[in-house]
Amino acid sequence: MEKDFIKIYNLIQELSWHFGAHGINGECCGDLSLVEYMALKKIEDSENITVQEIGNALNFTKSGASKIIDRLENKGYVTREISPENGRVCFVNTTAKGAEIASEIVKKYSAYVYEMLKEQDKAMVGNIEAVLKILVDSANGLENNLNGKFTQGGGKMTVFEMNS
Amino acid sequence: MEKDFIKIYNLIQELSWHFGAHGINGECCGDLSLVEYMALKKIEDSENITVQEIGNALNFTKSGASKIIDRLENKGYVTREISPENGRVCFVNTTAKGAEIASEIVKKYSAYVYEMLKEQDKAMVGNIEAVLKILVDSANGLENNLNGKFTQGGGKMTVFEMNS
DNA sequence: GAGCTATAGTTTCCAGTGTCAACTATTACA
DNA sequence: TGTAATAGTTGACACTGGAAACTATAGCTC
Repeated sequence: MEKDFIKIYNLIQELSWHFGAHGINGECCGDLSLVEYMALKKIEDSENITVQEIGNALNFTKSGASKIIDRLENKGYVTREISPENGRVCFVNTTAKGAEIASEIVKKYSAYVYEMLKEQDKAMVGNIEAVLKILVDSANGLENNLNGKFTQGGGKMTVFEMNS
Repeated sequence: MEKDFIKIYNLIQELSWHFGAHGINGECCGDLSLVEYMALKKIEDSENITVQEIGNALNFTKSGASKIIDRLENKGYVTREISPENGRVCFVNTTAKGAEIASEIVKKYSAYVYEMLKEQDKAMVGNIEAVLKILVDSANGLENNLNGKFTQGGGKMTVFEMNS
């Protein structure tokens, strides 16, 4: 049983590398880095998201998030707008150009995924989607742990125990 | 059908972010960055791997690979050794310390994966593993395309076509 | 074997990136 | 009104990986 989880972890890590910043060959798409692209996606998904929230969602400090938004703004993909309710807060939203480039990147990589999986039958495609959903949901469920006792646990190696 | 692949892509991207350099909170484990860890894994998996081969495997230039190995060597996790057959070639191998830290990291994240999936029954765990294997294998199968016509295709957005 | 070319690796210079700490500006509250 | 808290920005800094130049070895041709 334990070995299964090691295998699963190694597979996830390899897949993640493939779709990560270096697996995609350093550049994500056009003039966007992977980090910028992920921020753009996040901004597109949530209306009037704040700088802080983007930082929290992507695991950046607020100053890091601010600079990522700087770059996206300079490229014309997002806008900053001071909240009418609270003058300290800054709403970030995508421009039409930003939404378009994001959708192009999604299209490009979806076509890549199609190429990966085109030999699978319809049932398996559904199964793959279901499995990924389980993985993503459960990873999001542990996010608090990951940022709390897990990663910042003072360098401790093993926090979770497998009692298999 | 097309929508399925978009969903699958988005799920993969989210999972990859979670297990990528920023999802794991900037630090991978102890004194290793994700890049260093992946290189260490690769070195451990293949005896007498060369600097160039590490670079190719992880999508780095040879100068980049050389520096990553520098860091691993300075930390005492790998050794360089000139090939007896060819004085230009440099064999890289893990030290006992390097192998140990790599295995500790694997253990740590496998426990994390266990925590993610502990509510799944045995059949589903097997299914998850099978699905990930399909994804990793098919991604590796397209690797040449990804580095060839796909990513370096001169900025073209869509190279693969979905004819669904 | 001298000389040219190819190959493996290293090093130098450089640009990009994210963090920390200090700062501005606004809000909340006593 | 004054103090603390909050959101965001900025500047200095360290780290990282790439491009190009460089060293050193190997292979090949004459």
